[in-house]
Order: sequence, then structure tokens, then C-alpha cells
Amino acid sequence: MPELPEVETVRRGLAPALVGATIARVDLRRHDLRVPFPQRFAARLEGRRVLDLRRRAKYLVADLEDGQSLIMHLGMSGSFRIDDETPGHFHRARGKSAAHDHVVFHLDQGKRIVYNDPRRFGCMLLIATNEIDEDIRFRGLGVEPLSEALDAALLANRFRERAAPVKALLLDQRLIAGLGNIYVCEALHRARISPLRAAGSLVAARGGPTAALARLPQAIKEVLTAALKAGGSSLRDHRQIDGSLGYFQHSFRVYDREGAACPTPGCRGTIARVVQSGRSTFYCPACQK
DNA sequence: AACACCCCCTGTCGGC
DNA sequence: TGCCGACAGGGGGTGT
Repeated sequence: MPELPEVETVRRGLAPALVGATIARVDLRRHDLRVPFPQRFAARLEGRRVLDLRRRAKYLVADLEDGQSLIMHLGMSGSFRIDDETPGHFHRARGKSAAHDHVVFHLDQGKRIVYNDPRRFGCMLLIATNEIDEDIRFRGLGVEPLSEALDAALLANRFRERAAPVKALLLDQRLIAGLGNIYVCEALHRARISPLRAAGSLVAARGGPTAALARLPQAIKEVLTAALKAGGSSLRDHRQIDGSLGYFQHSFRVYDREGAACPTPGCRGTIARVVQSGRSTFYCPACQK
């Protein structure tokens, strides 16, 4: 499911219930997701108060008052919902099988947070808050795409001499942390750059960005900002925590639109689908060069 | 180092 | 209708 806009939407939805609450009890319905849960996972959470809920790349980070942080990744199909702890009342998951409710966090304030993940590509970790940056999963992460650190000079620097397609580099979390398949396709279309193009070809002879590359940072920021405003994209099951659907999928210009007319004003092209590194790429061969 | 593949797992959809 | 392959928003690991 989730790229940066979806994860951030989840964070904003969970924060009001979670931050300031104490985790009273944790039900673990299985011993692993993509990786095993940490040793004594429930015991190390129970009784702890949550100080903050942050996002780094596509990870959610809940800082606990004992100096540990609960790290959560949604993988492809993970989602959270908030239920009221109503005794005797069985809450039905919205169209989802309870068989995939893997973790339930019972809070002290009459609510429970349920993690559902059919494919189990998500993960949960416990790491000392002051050691997160050194963790193997975090230390290599690149810049946050909505930060000022992402600019054309940075991209030119990292793209120089690289033969790989620009799409592959934009998906690499070590360069930019938080982009995924949808928003990379959308950003490249907005910047009118072909996803097939060698990244190095977007760097000028002097090492600076070409005119095309200069458009890319803003295209990335614009598409992410617009998606955030829409509450993310709902392809199958991404919902905001209050149950409403994100609606940015209605604003896709290329993603999952193979055969449709290119929406670029004045362009008469047709959206094409190709496979790069085993994943679908959607783009307009006419206006993305 | 950089790049191409492979895997993890379940659900859904289109074609036959 | 049922079966079967392809594919899905992610990331980590391996081999060349």
C-alpha cells in the first residue's frame, strides 16, 4: 500500500489516539510478519506511554517513555484501524479478514489500535530511540523528499555517471527516502522525463543539472504535497484512520492508465506500460524524453 | 560499487 | 463456473 503520502496520512490519523496514551496490553496473533517480532515484544511495550509518533521514510516511529522506540513498516498491504474497546461488542473490520489482524495494541484510554496485513510484508521492531540513526535499516536512508535537502544539485551529484534508469534511482531509498512506484511514475511525468533514461544523461557536462533534471525536485514535491492533501491514494485498501478513503488515485496522470490519453496539455501521446526491474512503469513516450 | 535477479505472502483480476 | 498465471503501493539478499 503505502508510500510517503499514505504513511504520513496514517501517522496523522494514529497520532491523536496514540500520543500520550499508555499501551495497556498487546495481543500478538503470530510470531512474525516479514521478520520475527522482537523478543518479549508485548512485555516490552505494556505499561509504556507513547511520547511521540514520527515518520522517517516509510517507517512509523513511536517513541516510548522508557527510551525505546517502536518502529513499524506497513510493507505492501499493512494498515491500521482504531476501534473502541466496547465490552461485548465485536467490531467488524471494514471488508477485511480478521484472520490478518496480527497485532492489537490496547490503550489505556478506551481504544485499541489494530494492525492488519494480509501479505505480511510489514515489520515491527524495537530499537533504543537514540540508536535509531545507526540501525542498519535507517543509517543508509537518503533525504526526505519534502525537505529542502532534495534539490537539483543533490540529484545531479548522485546521478552523475550512473547508467541505471532514472526510475531505478528514484526508487532507491538510499538516495531519496519515501518514494515508491506510484509517485516516481507521477513525478517523472510531471517533469517530462522518460523513466527509461540513464540517470547520468540528466547531468550536464559541468556536473550540474540539465534543464530537465532541474524540473524534477519540484515535480516530486508537488505530487507528494498534492497526494498528502488528498489523504493518499486508495488502490485497494488504503484508508485514512477515520475510515475515509484517500482520493489521490483520481489524480493519477500515468499510474495504472495504460492506453489512456496523456493529460499533458497539447500532448497527443498515449500512456504506455513497460516493466523495469520487474515492476510496472507507466509513462508517456511522446512528452517524456 | 553497481546492477540484475530472486525471494518473502496473500488476494484479486483477466483470460481461457 | 473454475482454474491459472500475472500482478500488486516494499525491501532485503545474493551473485556477477
